[in-house]
Amino acid sequence: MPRLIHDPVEAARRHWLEYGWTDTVGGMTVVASIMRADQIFFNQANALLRPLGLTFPRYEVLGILNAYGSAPLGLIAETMWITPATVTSSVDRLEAAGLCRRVAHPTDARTTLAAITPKGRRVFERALEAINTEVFAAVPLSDDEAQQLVELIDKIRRNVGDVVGVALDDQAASPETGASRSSRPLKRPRTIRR
Amino acid sequence: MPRLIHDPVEAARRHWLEYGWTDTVGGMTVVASIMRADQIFFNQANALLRPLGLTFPRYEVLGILNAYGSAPLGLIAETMWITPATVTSSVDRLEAAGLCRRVAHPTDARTTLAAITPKGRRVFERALEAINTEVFAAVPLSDDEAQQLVELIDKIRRNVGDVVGVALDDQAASPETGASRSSRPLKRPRTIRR
DNA sequence: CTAATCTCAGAATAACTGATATAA
DNA sequence: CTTATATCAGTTTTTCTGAGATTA
Repeated sequence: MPRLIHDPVEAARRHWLEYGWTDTVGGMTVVASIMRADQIFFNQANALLRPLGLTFPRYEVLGILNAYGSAPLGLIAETMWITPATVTSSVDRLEAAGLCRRVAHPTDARTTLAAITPKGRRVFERALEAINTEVFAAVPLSDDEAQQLVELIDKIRRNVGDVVGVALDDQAASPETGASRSSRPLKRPRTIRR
Repeated sequence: MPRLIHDPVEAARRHWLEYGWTDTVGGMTVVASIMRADQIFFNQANALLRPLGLTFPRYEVLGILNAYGSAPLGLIAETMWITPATVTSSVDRLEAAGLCRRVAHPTDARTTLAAITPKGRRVFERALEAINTEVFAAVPLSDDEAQQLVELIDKIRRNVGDVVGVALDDQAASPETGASRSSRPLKRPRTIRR
């Protein structure tokens, strides 16, 4: 009676070795592991967010607004690698929930800013508190291990042109004045995401 | 004029340190990095899959069927951490595309097996070939680095009860006879996924 | 005039919940 | 009778494409 290996990553690794694909077994296990871990964290976060009326994508948008006070919709799209239309929709929902509002850009009438509301800050802080203690603090890695992992993933991110550790003007972004688009956009929204 | 740090992970890390959340900065950067990497791989894979008429979730199901020949729908749900209803829908689509078909379980009339078709194998092989060369082989890590990364993520997976490196009876699963449900299921489908 | 920015309409997906039929 | 399995109906959600409208 055959018994299934109840670990998709390990099962795949054996499969790869069985077929002699030694040149891609490293990459395959990396991708499979990362996707599995993503699923873990995504589910953990969503479970905490649900009672607050948030989903993870909405939490991400709110996080950007919380950090910068306000931001052009297009910038949110670039940062999150999603299309402008998707951001329009996310901001619609946040606005309907009273967590942000649209305000005019001071100098560019084409641009709309999403600005976080006091209620948005309160909700985000509760969300952050939950995720901080239940997800981030629960990652079972030492500081050294966490740093190793982040550095390894940095190689992956750099490899596709994702910006890691950019040098900034010493002037850091001033949170309350709102984020503006830098000269070098992150990356264009591309392809599908579910 | 404020300039946005165009790296969400690095921006968040500075934010955390600024607020003195040194106890969660490691976990936060780990989670953010993993999610970013997931997005990279997911998008790369989907772009390759699209011309073949597949999406990544469908590719995953097909991969299970390719490995085991056939599998009970419930097992697919457990393996992928999704609900049975979602698998029903995925298998519907694969079946409509002629990539798998439903067959009766030999001994348990409650159970339905999804079995890969010859066309399913051909399509999967093309998909795998593309992903192998364009995604897995392109992961810019040495074998050692890949192993380090996988081991770090294993700690995360073990921590939530995901099964890693289970010891098996020496009898490996025999692919063509179909996968059967082992005594210890992986993990129940939980919460939301996008 | 062209390029940039956002919104809208329309569509595909994947995922969930809860109820139901069937069989072990 | 209870449990397990799959399906169905209905909903939510995110995301995309491509087509405007408006302004720089």
